[in-house]
Amino acid sequence: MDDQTFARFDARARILKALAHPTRLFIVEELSRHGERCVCELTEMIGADMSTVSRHLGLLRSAGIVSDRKQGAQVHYRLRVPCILDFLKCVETVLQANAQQQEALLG
Amino acid sequence: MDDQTFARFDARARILKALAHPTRLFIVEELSRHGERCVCELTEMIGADMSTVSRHLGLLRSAGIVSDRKQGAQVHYRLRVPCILDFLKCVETVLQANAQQQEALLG
DNA sequence: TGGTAATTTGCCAGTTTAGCCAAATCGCTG
DNA sequence: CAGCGATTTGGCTAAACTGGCAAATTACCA
Repeated sequence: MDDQTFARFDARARILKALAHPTRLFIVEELSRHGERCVCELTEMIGADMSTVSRHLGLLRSAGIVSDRKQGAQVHYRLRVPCILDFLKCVETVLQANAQQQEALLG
Repeated sequence: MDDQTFARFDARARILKALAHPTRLFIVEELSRHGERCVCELTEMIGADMSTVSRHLGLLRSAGIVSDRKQGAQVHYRLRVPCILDFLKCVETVLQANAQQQEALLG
């Protein structure tokens, strides 16, 4: 694999890596449902330290998945790319396929 | 976030984590194009140690993304879930959005 | 049965990630 | 400007991920 090809796949991998965490997936789903949330709301829902949630949000932002809007002392985040959801439907499909295989194996 | 909710998102995160690596994305794309490949072919294309490629394939398999078929001493892998590709189209969309924003910032 | 090619697994060292606390910022308001 | 709430960042430790080498396994063939 030459450098250019690697760069192509590495860029994609970085996006996926940004999504590959339960807390960040929760954030993505919540933003897709509610449209916009501030850090404090998400922190409340997630139940982790606010600094941790802020870091997750920063990671999603630097991957280009969410954008932020400051409103006074608060920062509101929203999804930047709507197709993320189709995206997650496919993950769902994989999960279902896995479950079916499990059933088949168990008999 | 209660335990059950966490489990839901964690299962999805595990799928995404399995895809979140340049070599594994390369494998997924190659399998989507060619249908089936053995470890030695993929190793040749990727240019890493065969043990490394084998590990990546094992990871994709245990996530339910690929399945394998033994044929003599060779093991052939194939995609198990076709929608993975739509999936990656969305990643592409994110990348394009990022690129456009970059241009806007520079311009 | 011995030899060879294809694949997987054990092991190790280097790198990255996650999460918490504490400290620093930022934006208001008195 | 001091104080307060919201958010981010620095620092640290524990855990997870990577990749290569060597050893073990597996399938086939002479």
